[in-house]
Amino acid sequence: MVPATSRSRARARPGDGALLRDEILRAATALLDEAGDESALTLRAVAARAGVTTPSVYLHFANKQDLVEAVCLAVWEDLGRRMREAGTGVEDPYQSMRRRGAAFVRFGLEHPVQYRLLMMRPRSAGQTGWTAADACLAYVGEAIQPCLDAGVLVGDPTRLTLQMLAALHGLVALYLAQPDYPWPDDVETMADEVTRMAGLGSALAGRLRGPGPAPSTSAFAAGFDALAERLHPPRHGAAEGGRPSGGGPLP
Amino acid sequence: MVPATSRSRARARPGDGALLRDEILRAATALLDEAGDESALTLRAVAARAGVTTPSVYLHFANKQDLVEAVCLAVWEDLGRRMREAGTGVEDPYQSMRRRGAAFVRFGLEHPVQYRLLMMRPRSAGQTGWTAADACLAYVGEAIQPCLDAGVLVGDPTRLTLQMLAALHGLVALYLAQPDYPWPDDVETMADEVTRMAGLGSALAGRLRGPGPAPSTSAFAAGFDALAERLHPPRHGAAEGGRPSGGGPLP
DNA sequence: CACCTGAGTTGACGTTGTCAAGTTGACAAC
DNA sequence: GTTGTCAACTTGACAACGTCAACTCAGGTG
Repeated sequence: MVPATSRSRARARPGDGALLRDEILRAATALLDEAGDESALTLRAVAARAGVTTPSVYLHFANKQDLVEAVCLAVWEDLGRRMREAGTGVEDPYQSMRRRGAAFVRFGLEHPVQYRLLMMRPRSAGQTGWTAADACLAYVGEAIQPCLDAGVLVGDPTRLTLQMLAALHGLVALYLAQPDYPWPDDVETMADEVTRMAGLGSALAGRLRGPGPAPSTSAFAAGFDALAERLHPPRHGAAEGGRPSGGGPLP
Repeated sequence: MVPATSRSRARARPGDGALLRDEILRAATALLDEAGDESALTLRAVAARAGVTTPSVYLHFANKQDLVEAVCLAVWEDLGRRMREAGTGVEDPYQSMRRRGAAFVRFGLEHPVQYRLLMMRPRSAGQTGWTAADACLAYVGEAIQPCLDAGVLVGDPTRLTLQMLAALHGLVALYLAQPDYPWPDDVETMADEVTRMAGLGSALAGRLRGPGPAPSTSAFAAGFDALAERLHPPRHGAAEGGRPSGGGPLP
């Protein structure tokens, strides 16, 4: 009986062994897309789809983890392309950042399986080098840096990038893991709000710092609390002293 | 040869069959804690540790997923207790919320395996009823509601709760999944900043709305952009018209 | 032609979740 | 004290998974 999933494949000519690598990658990607479930990504299923026996995968990938990583890398390259496209042609770096953020979230929601594999997988011990997740951090950083250069955002680039990525990732990850939560209809609008929220955070820190007591914990936090007090002074007589509702480190 | 992991266990008396359920749960929890790796949570390992053969687990749990869910539920109850403890004794609901947020993040960082199982696991199809993740949403809501009652926060409770949880979860999830990112030393300080950022967001929306053009997309977003324009008006002559750096829906 | 080397296969091992069928042991009734 | 009976567990097995050592097979080279 011929294998049900695919016809057998002609052997490659010597020197063209790497052709199989591409076919395996395509088979794995298609399998993920169609099943919509990462548990369908089996070495046996991938090999059968590529028209090849299971151990042949090991000719091009050290193990399953390695194959998954390769699939993810390709997906992230797709994301990187989309984020760059979303940002190009927009002069204002703030607007460009908003669009990149929106592209990020949209991508995550449209490719839930790949996103989960990329960002929610336990990192294997001893894994080093350039990973897909590193690329992701870079994509966000590329959106942040022009804002810093133009003075639209102020703050530490690394910290700001991490905070922005955490905010975006939190929304996507929570939505994917808990779709039964009472989400609003317009999750993408919510994503835009999150992007602006994270970006505005640094602006507050930069503008509101000014002269005064040295920011004890972080200028970022101090800026928030200064604005928070200005916006909503405590109305209910709190039992504590002068700055009951303000900031400062948590005791 | 006696099983290496545990001595065999005396059979329970009729009517006390549920005792084994507790022992299995304890064994699974201990296994997770000690190994620090969810791949160590095997039905065989759990059963051996409980001094029982593998299929006995199926007397009290429908399948492995069910067992994992039960373990998680216990862990979340622990988290709920901690969050409530962190919030009690603090009069100011804003400060109470900050402490709850800090407790949430600290818990996630201290129990990475359990957190991953709880919040980063693909939800099984057809899973319904009260899950651990639902409890988690409720814990955050319990911190938000007093702020709304006191007028410290303004906005839709559900949307605000989701946004707060997404911000907190984003930080924890990103840290756990990508520990090699250039994180600052004080992740917990960063968590506090995130909590205030998410909380402040709603305050901005509520205070800055006021009279003016009807908020087209969402009052939440409009508030941000009003403040954003006030704080950093566009300096570089953007090619567009009147409100180049402001908000509005993304075209 | 013979030979070698790269490309892919065969067959197997250990481990996992899961299930049907069997066994054991404590209590109730006689 | 013997006998049922039923809950509490065990035995033995299955299919599927990742992985590996050993084997086969075809294409190009001498």
